[in-house]
Parts: sequence; C-alpha cells; structure tokens
Amino acid sequence: MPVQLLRDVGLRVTRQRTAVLDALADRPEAVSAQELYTEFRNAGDSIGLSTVYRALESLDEAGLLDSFPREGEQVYRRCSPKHHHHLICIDCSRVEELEATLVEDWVASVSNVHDFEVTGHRADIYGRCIACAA
Amino acid sequence: MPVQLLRDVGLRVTRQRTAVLDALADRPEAVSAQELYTEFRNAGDSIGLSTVYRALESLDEAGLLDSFPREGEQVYRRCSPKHHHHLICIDCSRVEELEATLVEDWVASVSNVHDFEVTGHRADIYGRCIACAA
DNA sequence: GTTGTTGCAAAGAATTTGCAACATA
DNA sequence: TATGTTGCAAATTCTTTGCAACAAC
Repeated sequence: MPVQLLRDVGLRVTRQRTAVLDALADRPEAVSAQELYTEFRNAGDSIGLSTVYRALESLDEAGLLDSFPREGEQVYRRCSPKHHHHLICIDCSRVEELEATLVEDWVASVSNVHDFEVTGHRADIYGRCIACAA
Repeated sequence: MPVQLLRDVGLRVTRQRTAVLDALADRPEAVSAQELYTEFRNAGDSIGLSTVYRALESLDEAGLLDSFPREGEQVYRRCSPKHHHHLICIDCSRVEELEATLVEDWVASVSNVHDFEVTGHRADIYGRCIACAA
C-alpha cells in the first residue's frame, strides 16, 4: 500500500504521489516523467507535469525508486529497498533486479587497491529479454 | 596522433575533429560538449557548438571515446579501445579505467542463467579520488 | 493554523535539425 | 568533382522554478 510507504519515508500522503506509486506498482519496465504524465492525462487523471517530476524526484531520494538515464531522459521504476543490479532490455525497458556477489567482491577489491574513497557503484547488463529477442 | 586515428575509423580529417581529439588527449576527466565548446571559444578557436556535438557523437560511435551521463548532460573522454570499466570521481570527474575479470565472470554467469540475449554491460565505481577526498 | 504540495506558465538548459557554404578525398 | 562536414539560427525536448491557491497534518 502506497500510503504506508509514503508515511514510512516521511513524505506527505497526497493523491498525486499515491497515483505515481500506483502507476509504478508491479511495472517491470522503467518510465520517464513525460511518459507517466501522458498516461495520467490519457486516463483522465488530473496531475501537473511538474508534480510528476517532483514526485518521482522525492520518491527516488526516499529510496523507493530506481532511476537511470535512458536516451537523454531520466527513467524510474519501483525497486526493492536492498542493493541490487539490473538486467535491462534495450527494446522494451523491462528491468529485472539482480543480486551479484561477484560485483560486490569486485568493488571491495578495487577500493582496497586504489587510493579512492568509494561511495557507490553501479553494474547493469543490457540486452534483449526473451520476448523481444524473438 | 589524431589524424591517423580518424583515418583508421573512416572519418574525414577535419580541423574541428582534430581539435576535439587534441583537447581530449591525456585528459583524465570527462567533459561535456558545452564545456568543450566554451574552452574552444576562450582559447580563440572558432568551432560551432553543433560541430562539437557532432564530433563527439561520431568519435563516440567510432569507439574512440567513452561517454556517460553526468547530472543531466552527456560527458566524454578518450579511452582505450579495449573493454574496461571505470573508477569515477564524483567531485572532479577524473576517470580511471579498470579491467575486471570478476565483472566479466558475472555477466557470463547471468547470461547463462537468464533467458536474456546479452548485448552489453557496464560497471562503474563512484567515489572520491585521493585529491578530492582530502 | 502551519507547513508542505500542487499547478500553471515561464524560464532554462542540453541537444538536434535544416540548409547553404565549404573543405576533404 | 563528389560527398561528407561545418556553422548558424531555429526548433525540440527534458527539466526546473516562481508563486499563489490549496491540501495534509
């Protein structure tokens, strides 16, 4: 339930934020603010474009969403709260979450060897999902 | 020598493309088209902004440059032709190239386990370089 | 009631495009 | 000479911001 999620991260529960979370629920592919805005409009939902941008931004900061750039725009999707990597379909934007011990090991080893204060990392795999590869 | 590089990838050798390659030579940090354009102007070099965009795009496609998004804009840097990953300073944009067998192993294992036609991957580590961490 | 949120329209920023002039091969 | 490239200005697209009305707590 979106309401509880919002409370948990200390954001006010508004119709708009709830709508955004609902729209992203169980959606495997990532979407941009523009796409989401268009969906709302087509569905007859009244939401401002800047509100969609602001909602996605706060939800992302709160850790409720993943976000990454795709072809010049930022895209978002619901994600599990624990650290993970991605398997991203370059055709349909469908995303699968991956855990990857190997990657964590790599990061640890690099931070040991280099004079570098590691603050984060990202590791994603691109390709075509079974549906799009056909 | 930029001239040879351009020939090798089948691009015409122009003053502008050569200038872009020169400007990127041995520069450890990544730069955007806008930044490069400003540098040229300040140096008295006459180059159009769209030309900088187009030069970076073709050089990137030719595999002579790495590129990744940074705060809403695309940034570029010279890179070695072989596959590698990055250690990126979030303060000064300095980039170090990494080879990572562990990452390659991970990608291979994922492509074996999932119904997914892998076309590429990317793995980068973010943090502060020794100079910026001070 | 206080404070955070929304919506709109305007502003901003990065990037792309049309097209005539021009440079490279 | 034929074709790829440049430069400029205009157009596009994504994103942010100011501010008054409004909703959540």
